[in-house]
This record gives sequence, C-alpha cells and structure tokens, in this order.
Amino acid sequence: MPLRLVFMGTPDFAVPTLVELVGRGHEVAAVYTRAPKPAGRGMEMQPTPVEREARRFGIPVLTPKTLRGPEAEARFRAHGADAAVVVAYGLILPKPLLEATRLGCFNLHASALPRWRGAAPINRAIMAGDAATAAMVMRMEEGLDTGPVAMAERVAIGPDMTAGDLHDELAHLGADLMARALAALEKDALVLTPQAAEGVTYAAKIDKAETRIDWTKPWQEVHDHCRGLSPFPGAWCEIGGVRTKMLRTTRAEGSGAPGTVLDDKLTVACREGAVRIIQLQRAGKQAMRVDEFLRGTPIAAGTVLR
RNA sequence: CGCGGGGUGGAGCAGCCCGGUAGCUCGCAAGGCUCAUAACCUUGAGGUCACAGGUUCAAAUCCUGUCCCCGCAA
Repeated sequence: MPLRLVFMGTPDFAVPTLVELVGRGHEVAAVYTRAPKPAGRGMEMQPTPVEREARRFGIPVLTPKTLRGPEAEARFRAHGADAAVVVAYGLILPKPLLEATRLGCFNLHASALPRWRGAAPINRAIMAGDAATAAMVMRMEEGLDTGPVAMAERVAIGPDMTAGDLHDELAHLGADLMARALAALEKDALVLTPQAAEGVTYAAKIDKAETRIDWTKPWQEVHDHCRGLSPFPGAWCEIGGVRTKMLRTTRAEGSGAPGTVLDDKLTVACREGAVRIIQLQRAGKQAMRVDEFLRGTPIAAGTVLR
C-alpha cells in the first residue's frame, strides 16, 4: 500500500528521487522547495529544479521562508502525510516537524556518514581524495545529518571522476535507495543503524574564494581540487588573462616551476608532478576538449598560468 | 532593466574599431611518398558570416530590433 508523502528538496540532485517516488505509486501530497529567487543572467526569478518537476506532476508546491513556528507546523501537519522525504532541501527542519508524521522524516545524503555531514558532501569527498563514498538514507533527527542509517550503498570514486559524474551517479542510485527504504518502511521492516561515533567530518559549503587553482600544491591536490569542483562552481586560473575553468584533468609526467606549461598539450607543472588539462571552459565560451581549445588558442610551452 | 563575453564551411578560432571578391589550426575526400601510419607533400569539396530590417555604389564589418549560447554574480 503506497504511502502518502511530503517531499522536500531543491536542486537537481533531488529531482530523480521525486520522480522515483511518484513512479513507484506513492502519493506525494505536497512538495516543499526553496522559494524562487533572482538568479541567472538578468537576475530573473528562477523556480528550483524540484519546483519545475513538481509542477509537471501537478503536485502542490510550497516555498516557505522558514519552517519554524506554529503556523508552518500546522500547514505541514495538514498534509496528513505518513512520512516526509528530504533531499538537499536547504532548510533545517525543526523538531516539531521531525515528529509531525507517523513514520518520520527520511533524508537521502550523498556521503558515507558520518563522514561529510553537511552541505557539500560530493565535492568535499573528491577534493579530499576519497577513494569511495556512498548514498545513504537515514532517519532524520535534530542534529545535522546525525540520524540512524536505514539504507546505504557504497560507490567507488574513480581517479579522474568529477563531482558532476559522482553527483549524477549518486542522485540516481540514491533515488532507488530511497524507494527501497520506503518499501521496507511500508512493511515495517526498516532496520535503523546508528552512525559510528568515529570518523565524523563536515562538508562545508564551497566558498568561491577557494575555487582558484593553486599550482604550488602537489599534482594530486591540484587534480582533486579541479575535479571536486567540476563542473560547478569550477576550479579556475587565468589563461591569457581570461578566467578559465579546468573541468577535467589527469595525471601527467613532467616537472617544472609551478604553473608552467610543459608542452604544447597543456600539461601544467605543479609543485610535485604535473597534470594535463583534458577539458576546459573559458569565460563566455562553451566547455571544450583541450585539443579543440588548442586549435583556436595555441598555448606555447613555457607559458606560466596563474 | 545587475555586469560582461560570444554566435564566421564538420570542430576551435582570426577578420569587425579603419566597410570593398572570407582566412588560420584541424577534420573530411582524392592523389603522392612510404613496408606502413595518427607522420609528411599536393590537390579538392564544404560557408544564407545566428535571424530580420536599415544606411551605402558596396556590409561578416556601421545602425536598429529579435533569437540562442556562455562567464561573473546570486
């Protein structure tokens, strides 16, 4: 028997789960998402990806600025949901809401908890050079991403994998994981396991001030930095005075003064070792492979990137 | 009206300021060289210069409007 649910989510990452829940026949009584805000070129009001999808399904959309207070609680209770599913929503759920449904609130989180609790787990896992991560469904409690885990699926992080690659994989894997968790929940067969007390780390939001590439770091760190921030917000440096995102890189042979281009294929020296640029994007241009880029903009060996 | 870059043969770019027969690096096709090749040489095909108006003897280039892509920002 399908559940009556409230879905709360905001970015692209949350969309596959919403689609999956609807596809599995659950009744989504309402979708909560962040309010549209001026964004993008022209600063026009942009509904969130979750809102777009919800409207496609004809599901009522709510965009409260806060969930605190008796009014918000009353509205939430009025949906008469059995449970709430939360995926990258962006607002903290106060305790009364966590306890407002019969079965509780369940969150999909993109890390191997308790590692990388918080806002940017996918990026941080790659930036830290982790070899593996996970998608996890947990039952929410008051602490930030501290709840007991109901379902988990480990995912290996390839050596050249980008945050975008991992994001897409986890979003789909997580959607299926949540569907399975809810299926178990329906049958009262969901097993909850507390998170380990050891190994807690927090994934701080990405600050644009940390996106610039520092070639004086070892190649591995430069590489992890680039792929952990790819494609958004993008690790960058200047090429010919133009801000350029390095979207894909790989390990390369060679050495030299940090930031020096070592050949005509955009191999760049780091403090230790070097990385070769595979895909990049100049400001105002589409992303392109390095060979395409170099046809129109040859970069001579010896050029120093900053 | 937040700031800014861009739309030129299949790809990436130059040319635009200072209008006058479309160029570069590749790719593609054919031929040559070669044991052979992604290498090298020669030749060739392929373009409504985003779209629509305007100015002009003449517009990729100047003016006006529209559409689309993207960086910053949020």
